[in-house]
Amino acid sequence: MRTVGSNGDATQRALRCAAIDAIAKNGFGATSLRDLAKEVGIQAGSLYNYITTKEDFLFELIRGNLEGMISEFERRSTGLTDPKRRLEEFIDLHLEFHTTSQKEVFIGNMELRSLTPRHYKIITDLRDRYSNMLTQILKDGAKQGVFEVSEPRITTFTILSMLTGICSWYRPDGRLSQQKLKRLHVEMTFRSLGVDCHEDAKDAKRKKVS
Amino acid sequence: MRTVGSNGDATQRALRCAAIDAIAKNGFGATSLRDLAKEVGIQAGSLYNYITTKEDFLFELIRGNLEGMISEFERRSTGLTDPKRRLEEFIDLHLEFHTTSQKEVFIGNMELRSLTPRHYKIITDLRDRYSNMLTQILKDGAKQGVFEVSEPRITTFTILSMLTGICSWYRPDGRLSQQKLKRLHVEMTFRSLGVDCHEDAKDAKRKKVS
Amino acid sequence: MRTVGSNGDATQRALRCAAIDAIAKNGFGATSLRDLAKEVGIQAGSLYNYITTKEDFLFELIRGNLEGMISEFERRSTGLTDPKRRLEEFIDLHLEFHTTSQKEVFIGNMELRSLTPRHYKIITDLRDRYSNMLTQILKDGAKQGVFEVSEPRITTFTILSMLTGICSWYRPDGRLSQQKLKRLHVEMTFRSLGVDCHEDAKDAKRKKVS
Amino acid sequence: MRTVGSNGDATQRALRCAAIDAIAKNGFGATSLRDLAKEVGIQAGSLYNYITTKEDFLFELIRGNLEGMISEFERRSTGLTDPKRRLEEFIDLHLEFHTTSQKEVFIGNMELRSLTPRHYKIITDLRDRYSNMLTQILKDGAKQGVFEVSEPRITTFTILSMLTGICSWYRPDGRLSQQKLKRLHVEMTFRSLGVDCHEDAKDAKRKKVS
DNA sequence: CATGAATGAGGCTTCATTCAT
DNA sequence: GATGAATGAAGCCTCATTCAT
Repeated sequence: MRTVGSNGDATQRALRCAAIDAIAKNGFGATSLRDLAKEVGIQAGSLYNYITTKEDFLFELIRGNLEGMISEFERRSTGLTDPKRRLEEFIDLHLEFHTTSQKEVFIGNMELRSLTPRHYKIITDLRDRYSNMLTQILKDGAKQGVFEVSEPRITTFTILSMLTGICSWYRPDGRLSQQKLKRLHVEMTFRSLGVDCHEDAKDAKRKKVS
Repeated sequence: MRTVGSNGDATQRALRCAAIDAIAKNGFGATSLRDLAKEVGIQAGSLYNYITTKEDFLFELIRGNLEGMISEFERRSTGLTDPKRRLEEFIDLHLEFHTTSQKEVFIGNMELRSLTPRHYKIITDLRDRYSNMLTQILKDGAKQGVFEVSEPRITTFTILSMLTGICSWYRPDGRLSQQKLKRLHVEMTFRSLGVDCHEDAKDAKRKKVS
Repeated sequence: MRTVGSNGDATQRALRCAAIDAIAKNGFGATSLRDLAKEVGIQAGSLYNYITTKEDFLFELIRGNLEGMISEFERRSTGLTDPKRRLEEFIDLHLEFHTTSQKEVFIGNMELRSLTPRHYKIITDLRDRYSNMLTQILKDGAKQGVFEVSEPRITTFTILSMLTGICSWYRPDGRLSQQKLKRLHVEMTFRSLGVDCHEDAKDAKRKKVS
Repeated sequence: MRTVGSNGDATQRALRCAAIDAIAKNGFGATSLRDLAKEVGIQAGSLYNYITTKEDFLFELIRGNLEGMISEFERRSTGLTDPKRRLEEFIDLHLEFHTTSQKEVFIGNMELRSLTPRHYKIITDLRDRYSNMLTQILKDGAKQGVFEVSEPRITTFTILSMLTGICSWYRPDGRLSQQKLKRLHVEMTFRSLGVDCHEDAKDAKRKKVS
């Protein structure tokens, strides 16, 4: 008994979904290709029409997400020079990814250890690139006297941690809207940098409108 | 044939260390009992004189740490009523554990999924107890008007995320002292709650002295 | 999407070449149809337009070569009655095949075990037919007193081994010409049968000329 | 149901025998560890109490045999200076191994391609060492005028091929004794080098007696 | 306490082959 | 003739765990 016809694309998508769900839930190591295959409805060996290696599959998953975050921020922040506006955009984007691509992001945070050394290097380089975008914002803001930051790199880590936690508990059907959650995170982040939030919020809105 | 005179306790301790190192580095799933045994200098089968199960070993490790954090905070915060003082104590303790017992804490954050459902429940209950201690502080502070917190549970998660990230990058031989790192974290946390830090810091010191 | 105009015959030939190269280099078992397909530039499934079975492909390869050797010797030795002349012709032909069709011959020696029992039988029968041609020469020579052979079958194996080794190390661009190599092998073979080579060589030349 | 008790050594030996038989019969690639395990009476995974890797197992098998041949010849030929005597000893030993350790030798000739590049290098180096022992004998004999050898390396290959073929067809219960077979091979080899065998045989015997 | 031999389950991966399109 | 998706079997190997000694 064999499923006939070219299910290629459908299988591909189903596989990706199944993998993301399973890995986010049970971890990469605890997710077996056999289980994924069963979920998708094909034999385990047939997975190799879609992946080259289990580890490589994970790598591409994580890389795609990270590159998406980086390029999207570059796109959105083009032309923005005000550190506060840039920071707000960064937070916006970060939360968007961490709620919309919640599982992918979660995997990207948890499963780096499952990567080949070579792949691990590539991913951590990308992560560095990403975090350095935030660091640059902080440094710019500090130079302009709008952020109180004595240790930009440490503060980068601290803020990223704060903004990333959401992917561990966010539920799309939760009590608070994404909008509300964003506002809370923006508020805390800005305050933690010594920025008067109420004024800042007004500023931001004014600029968005204009 | 093995080292004469080596007794059980030493092996026990060596095992614990080896396990923590290996699990923190490679993950629980990727850490094999055989590797641990080799590290400790015994055969794999002999491990079962020290553990009942691989999973149970992990469970005890995580539980011990969590209970330590909880009871230690209870001990230290006994008698403290001022929310700001309690929060500072909480941050102090949290960072202490996250730098001193860095690997254990890291494992406790990463490997919950490797636990039996029953064990998982116990651990998450403890984690809730721990996080609720912070939530209570925030609520008290909000009621007293010293913290700006509209969503205490969300803020709890956010702050915990911020304070926890350190266990991912802290190096005992790093540039910044634990003391300095604590100060940075306290500062950001208090600011994020709308507390003027400079005043607060003076307050805290005054109270500690008195 | 593939090269337009590439017709079946070209693919067929390319496949044969690729297979011979790969099997000679890595062995039949270690040569996958996928690899061959890639080498030829088609999909694995498309190979079945050219072969019926991997094993059958090997069988035909080996059989074709063996039958070629047998029929060619029958052709060349027709009319030759002198055992020494026949033996020289046999050696000539054997070496020609073992240098010119080096890989095919090598495969034929190494991969018999990969054949189906039925095919194995057919091939070993052909091999017996081939080796018996040599045995007959030896027996004739012994009866006529020109070869010293007490155990014709054993001697057959011994000589065949000696003459066959060349396909394991021969390089077309080696220091010694095929001509020179042939002479060396003829010399050793004849000597090993107790024939004075120098006289024999002269004999042979004389007869060739006439 | 589990076989209890320390069967270690017995299992080890049984494994080696089973492996040699199976590999010699079906080839290394076609011999599965599962089959070997079944033959030995344990689970496939338990084989790894005795081997580190399937390929490594093959490597050690081949290496052991080759090193045995080399060291044994060095032992036996110590003190022998006469090329003819040395050659006779070489042939003796070679045939002894090729009949007594017939399957191991056969494997060593057939399965080099199944080795890791690293292991392959080690083995071919050993094989070179072995063949060079013969080459040296031939060169010495040529210098002393007792062997007619114009191309010592080629002649080495030719003779080795001739002497090695026996492992493909020898049967311990065959019509001819090992003694008789040795005599035939010695005779052919010597003759092929232009040595009058009858005299030589006498020589050899005389020297053995003395 | 420790060993060493074993289990049994399961993991990733490869492969020859088939077949609808 | 070719593709691409699929099968199903099998292969090597690892691992937590057990238990007689």
